[in-house]
Amino acid sequence: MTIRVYNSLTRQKEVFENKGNRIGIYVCGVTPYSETHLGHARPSIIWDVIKKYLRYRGYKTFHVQNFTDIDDKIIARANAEGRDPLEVAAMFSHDYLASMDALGVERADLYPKVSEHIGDIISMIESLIAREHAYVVNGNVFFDVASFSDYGKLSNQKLDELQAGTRFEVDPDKKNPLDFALWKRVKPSEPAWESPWGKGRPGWHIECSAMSLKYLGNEFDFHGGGCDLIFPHHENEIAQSEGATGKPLARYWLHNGMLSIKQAKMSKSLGNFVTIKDILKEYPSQLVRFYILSSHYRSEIEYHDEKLAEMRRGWQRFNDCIVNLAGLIDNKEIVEQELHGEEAVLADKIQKAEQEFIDAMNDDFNTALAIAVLFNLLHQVNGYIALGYHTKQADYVLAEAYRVFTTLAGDILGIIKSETRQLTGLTEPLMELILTLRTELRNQKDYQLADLIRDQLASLGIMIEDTAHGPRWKFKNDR
RNA sequence: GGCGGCAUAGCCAAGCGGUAAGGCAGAGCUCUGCAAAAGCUCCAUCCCCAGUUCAAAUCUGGGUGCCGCCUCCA
Repeated sequence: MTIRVYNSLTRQKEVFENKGNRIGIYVCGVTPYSETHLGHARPSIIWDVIKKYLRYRGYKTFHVQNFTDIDDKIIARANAEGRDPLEVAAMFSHDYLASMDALGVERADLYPKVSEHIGDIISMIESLIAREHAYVVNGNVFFDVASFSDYGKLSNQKLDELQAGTRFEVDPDKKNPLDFALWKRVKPSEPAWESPWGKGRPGWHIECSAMSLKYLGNEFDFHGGGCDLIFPHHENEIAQSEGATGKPLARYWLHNGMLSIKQAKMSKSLGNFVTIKDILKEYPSQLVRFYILSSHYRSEIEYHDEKLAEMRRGWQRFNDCIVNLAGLIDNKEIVEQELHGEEAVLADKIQKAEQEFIDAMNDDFNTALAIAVLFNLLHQVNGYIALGYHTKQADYVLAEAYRVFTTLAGDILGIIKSETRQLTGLTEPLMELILTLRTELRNQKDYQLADLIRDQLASLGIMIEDTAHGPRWKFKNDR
């Protein structure tokens, strides 16, 4: 079964074929000028899952994600606060990485920064000038869009149609209003570097072209980012890279949909964004991932304050099931068994679910469908657990269920709490003792005392469930 | 004005020509001293109109309504 992805460049799903021994991925990272918000989390979580899935399928990945640490907004903020732009950028870059760590997002292999690649940028601009795709005017260097016949191929725009409707001030030095800056002449109170065209700084788009070429070469596999970047950012990247090298930039362009904040219940005072830090104060990171992955990566999603609370119950059922499975197979020697009857049926369901999960992910990384598959398996497993079997066959098939859940929902999607049952030495034996005593009380029909114990434990955050096959306990689903 | 996307049950959300996945909420039942958990069952013909087809939520045309991009944004 092959992997198919929707390629923005061709506007259709294509079979993914990787050349070379690893999959090269470039995802447009953030411009670190403010705190990391939920919108940033979407592509990060999506690519985290894509990478983990690809590796589960046996591929090797190499992921590069930039920090655009030289930019108008950073400079504006730095000047307003009387600080150094690079220091501001460094601070919010750290905020970004810390937020992503907290969301369980695996780090990229490289996080190149613009400020550390001025030389690479200058040489790319030089080759663009040499190939007559760029021109110098008064210390500025502009890309000449008319010189690149494919301009507009990603965003499906035509040059002459793009010219209408421009509302911004056009630099009179440009040959064409759509020409964009590769190098900006130095201005007062802005950082600047030496270049063949005088002091200045790079334009917005060139860094991605220069850094992706340096670390991934031509025609790497995946280029990702938010769909708001299609034009002009990615369109310009294509023009620069392909103009400079004469070779395709990337083979598959994947763009995620936007996450918008519903205005109804505005959070905090400023702006309509929710920071990761604030969200994680109230909700576990795995629930945030569950939310993001519950819809397809290309669709738009709307967030509001109650969203995660609404999704919490369904999500919690996975964790409960994992805890129960772990409890059932804990301290048991698991030996592979020849399965018959109900165990064979369940084992078959588990195997099929894993295949369906793969099919879903192979189809343009359909995590929403993949999660539905896991819910179906959840029913099967819970139904079997309720039977209360404790044979070697049961142990084996439950261990299989545990393995598949923790691999698919845990390792790949990252939607399961890993610290489900953080036990300190005495907790387990004490709980055993309490449950035994309480069972004895119930046998003597002393329900008042038994209920008192249950209520008291509940107030301590421990839930007791009396199943048909004896009591079990778990920590309350607070965090 | 140009480009792109979306409209599926109370809410969220898959589906991409073969007769509507999944989750939340809701109803009923089973288990149970009670509670919780779990299981089972029930709950939509897919914005409107007109076409194509043996067959359309899925394709085509026309509406209507949202959203994104065209200026910084993941």
